[in-house]
Amino acid sequence: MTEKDKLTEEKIFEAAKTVFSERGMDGARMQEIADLAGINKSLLHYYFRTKEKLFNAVFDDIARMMFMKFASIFAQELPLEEKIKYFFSEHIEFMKLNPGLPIFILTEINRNPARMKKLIEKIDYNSIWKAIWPELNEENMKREEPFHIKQDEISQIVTSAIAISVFPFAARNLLEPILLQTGQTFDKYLEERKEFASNFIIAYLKSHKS
Amino acid sequence: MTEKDKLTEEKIFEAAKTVFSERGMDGARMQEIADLAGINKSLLHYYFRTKEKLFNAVFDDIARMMFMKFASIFAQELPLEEKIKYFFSEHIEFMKLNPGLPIFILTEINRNPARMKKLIEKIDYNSIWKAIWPELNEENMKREEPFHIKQDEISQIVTSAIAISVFPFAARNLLEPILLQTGQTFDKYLEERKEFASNFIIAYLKSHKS
DNA sequence: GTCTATAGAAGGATAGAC
DNA sequence: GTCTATCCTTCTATAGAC
Repeated sequence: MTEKDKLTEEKIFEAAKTVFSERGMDGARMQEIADLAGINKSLLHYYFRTKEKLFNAVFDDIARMMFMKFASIFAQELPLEEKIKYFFSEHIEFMKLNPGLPIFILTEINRNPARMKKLIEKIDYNSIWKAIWPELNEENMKREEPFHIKQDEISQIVTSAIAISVFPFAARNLLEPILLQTGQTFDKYLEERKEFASNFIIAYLKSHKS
Repeated sequence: MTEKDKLTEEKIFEAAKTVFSERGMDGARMQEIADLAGINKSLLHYYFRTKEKLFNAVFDDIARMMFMKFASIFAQELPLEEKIKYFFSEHIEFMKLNPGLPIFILTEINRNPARMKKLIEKIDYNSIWKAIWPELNEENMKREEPFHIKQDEISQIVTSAIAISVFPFAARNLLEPILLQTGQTFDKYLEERKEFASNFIIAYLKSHKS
């Protein structure tokens, strides 16, 4: 009973995640979610009341998953260069498993900025920021040739790293046909990107050595 | 008469660009477009027949504007390092004037990949590719310390440059509140980004000198 | 070419039986 | 908890007067 409830609710939720992330809030249809879940449309309302409430539940879950992925990567205790390699390898692999995720998050944040405020307040972004900064500040000073990074640059570097990692997935349908015309595949491009992106960031950090 | 027609059609088209790029195909309402254009809703159908045809006209126009911007930047005859600086300065400035453009393009390409195929075929992407490659190949060899870039890396570098430039706008509503909490403004971040991004790319190219 | 009025379809939501 | 039937609103699209 409670077992069965949980099962139905779960099926609805999974179906909703699929449909919403493919079509977005506006493009999604309750009927399609019901069909995919293999249940009646009115059950959606029984469990989640309205389309918007269902969407919010889905959005929060997906956003939390994404932020947790970032947090778990940054939390790894590794030397900076290792961590950078680990970041791109893990993050690109993660998005290969969830390729629709970046554009979904970006689109919906854009359509409804208010949605973000709740989330930003909940997330301990400071722990992410600090997970990077101390390493540049402390570990760094023990190096033979320490990196010289101004604090303002941290946000530039971090957003660039995320951009490099996320953009290919957000722009996949633009990028893939162009790559094909030059004889490359998207998969090969992604594999090469793990190493390229790491070298890219590290090259910049090293260019700051005094 | 023809003058007046042109005016009405133009007003509709401008209004449609605004509404579609804010709300996307699915979220846009014909009524809102009509209101913004200051005309009757049925006139939309008189001039453009269906919502989809109107949307396609808008999408093609916006996409063409974007590609032309890229093309005009790459077409500049400048030494590579100057061109890189010029690219980020011009492109970021362009997007400051059209901040909703990146997420609009990315979202709609994602929702309807087929839309892209027509466009890709029309665009002479080869001229863009070649506008970069020869410079690394020819101009480059005259340098005292030429860059050593494999051809496969070109796509990695170019997509990274675009990612670095575009991502802040696509993720603005996520980025801005976080920046504010660390005492930075989005505008200041963007201004700094022009120089940062250039240095970033150049540092990588220089790291390849033998 | 522009408007009013309305058709026609789709989609979210609810009532009520089981 | 799950289904059928249906309400009601919204939206695209068209008919027809001016």
